Amino acid sequence: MFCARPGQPLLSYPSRLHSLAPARNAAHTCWLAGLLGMRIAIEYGQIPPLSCNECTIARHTICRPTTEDAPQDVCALRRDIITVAAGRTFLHNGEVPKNISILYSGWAVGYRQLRDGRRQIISFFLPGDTLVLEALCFPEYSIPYSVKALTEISTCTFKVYDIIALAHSTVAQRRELSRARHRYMTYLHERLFDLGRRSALGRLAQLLLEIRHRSDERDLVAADGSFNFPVRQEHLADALGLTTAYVNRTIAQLRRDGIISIMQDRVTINDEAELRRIAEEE
Amino acid sequence: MFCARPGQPLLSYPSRLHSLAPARNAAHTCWLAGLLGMRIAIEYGQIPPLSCNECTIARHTICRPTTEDAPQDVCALRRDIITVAAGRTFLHNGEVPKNISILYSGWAVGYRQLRDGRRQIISFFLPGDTLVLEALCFPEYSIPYSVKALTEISTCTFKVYDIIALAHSTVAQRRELSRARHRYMTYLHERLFDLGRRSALGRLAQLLLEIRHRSDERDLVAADGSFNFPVRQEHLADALGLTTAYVNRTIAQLRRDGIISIMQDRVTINDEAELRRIAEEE
DNA sequence: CGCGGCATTGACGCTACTCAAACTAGGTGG
DNA sequence: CCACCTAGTTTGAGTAGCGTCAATGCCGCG
Repeated sequence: MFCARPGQPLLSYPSRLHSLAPARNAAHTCWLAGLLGMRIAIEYGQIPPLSCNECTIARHTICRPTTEDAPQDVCALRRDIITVAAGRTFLHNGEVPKNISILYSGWAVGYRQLRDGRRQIISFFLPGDTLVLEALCFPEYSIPYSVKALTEISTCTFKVYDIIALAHSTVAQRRELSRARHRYMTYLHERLFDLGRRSALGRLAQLLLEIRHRSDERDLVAADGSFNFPVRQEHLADALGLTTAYVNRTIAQLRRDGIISIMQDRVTINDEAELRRIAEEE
Repeated sequence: MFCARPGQPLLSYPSRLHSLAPARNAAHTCWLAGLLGMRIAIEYGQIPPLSCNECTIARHTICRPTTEDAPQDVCALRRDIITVAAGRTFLHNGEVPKNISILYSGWAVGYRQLRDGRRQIISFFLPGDTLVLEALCFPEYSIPYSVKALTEISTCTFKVYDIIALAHSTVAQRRELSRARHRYMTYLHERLFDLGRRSALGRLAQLLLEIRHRSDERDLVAADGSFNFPVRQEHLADALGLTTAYVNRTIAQLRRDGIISIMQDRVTINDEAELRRIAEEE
């Protein structure tokens, strides 16, 4: 489905970027960020640089060791740069993907959905994340969730077996892969606990702390402590096992108590200690 | 913690079985089963045979390919046979285990727990399961949950790196490992959906169907369709994210409608179609 | 100006929790 | 054989947390 060109590796930009839908507004980024003069590492719609050398997110990806030692080896394997319009589901539960992408800009979500409409979001994907780690670990099996672009996204795309080879090419790479796998595994166990044993407030606090932590790792937290959060309350509900109405009330509570502020796709944690307490105790 | 003998592989039974606590009643098995003359493949407290050749559960373990082609290779690696008394937690969240066990008889659970007592059961372990698959996949990391024996259990125990080597020794073994890992991954995703988006009734139905399926695979379902289920309502509650009182009422409902019967650690699914409908729709 | 996508709010109801008491079956000791 | 104990199940009454449904508001956009 990623219309990857079967020919040579991508050594120069394709004449026309592969795109799953025309971007209505390629510069759609956080106006507030611009207004406040904040430095946002990577804006939506921004496409990755030609060389992995210049990629600011490279060291937060599964390819980190190679991009440090021999970035050209990663570039040589890249088959495509793909942009996907916000809202589009571009990987479907049950498919066996032939390509694996590394998210460069924008956010995505992994989710499972039933015919009757019930939906559970498994995970949010931020720049640097691998889509889909499962495909890298189990290339012969179909993926266990669908993936939808939350904002416009752009990705570097590889053939599954190319990136598997890369991920196993050196000791450092194997360790990196193991780290990513283990991290995701731990994440799943924690989510399980959240959904089973925490209240709405606790789950929300847990999620916000996790997202801020992951943003922080990737230098995506602005100097004022705020971070990009292009997530509708509907998505929060589907991630936390709640309804939008109740998510709204829960957010309202955290906001009323001055613990967080949310405006225009940006979140700031004002009282981290208290948020952590809530995440632990509720 | 598994007091494995560092010396030679276990070619004969140790003079005294390593035991984490004396079994009060080594023959504690389902009296009802005996009464009804049912064949139970493996009873609690039964210890594995000396040779993997004669092991009835071997072909449902991670070692299947090797036990088919060269069972002596598995035996040669076994360092210990261990029994653990019911109720004992013998692997602790955060430890880096040096040994990996394959459950031969009895049931165990993997769980996470908070200081305040909240507990979430991640998974039930049946005969043939690996304790702990995470340790096999990520030997350098600590395990993400604790493991407690639900009944008296007995296990075949290996050194982590021995069984890792075994699990990667042949193409068939690598495939088997991949299958087990993928299966567990899929399981986690499904549990996540259950806890986030299904009602108490739906979750319970889902769990019962899953357990029966796994029991069936291992020939643990009796001729009359019943299967062993040594799980207290408290464990069900911790697995399903509910309270014991509500689990009780939910069971009562399924029972009242004639969909399942539970007596003395045995469950029978009387109306599978209806149970599946509930599992799907609720 | 009207429209579409979200966020917010209110009224109301159900699902599941809390706490506590009663009950059951086995196991134990006299 | 009975009295008692323990672990687990069952039940009731009251309640809180979260869901449902529907209306309203807000804002950017065409």
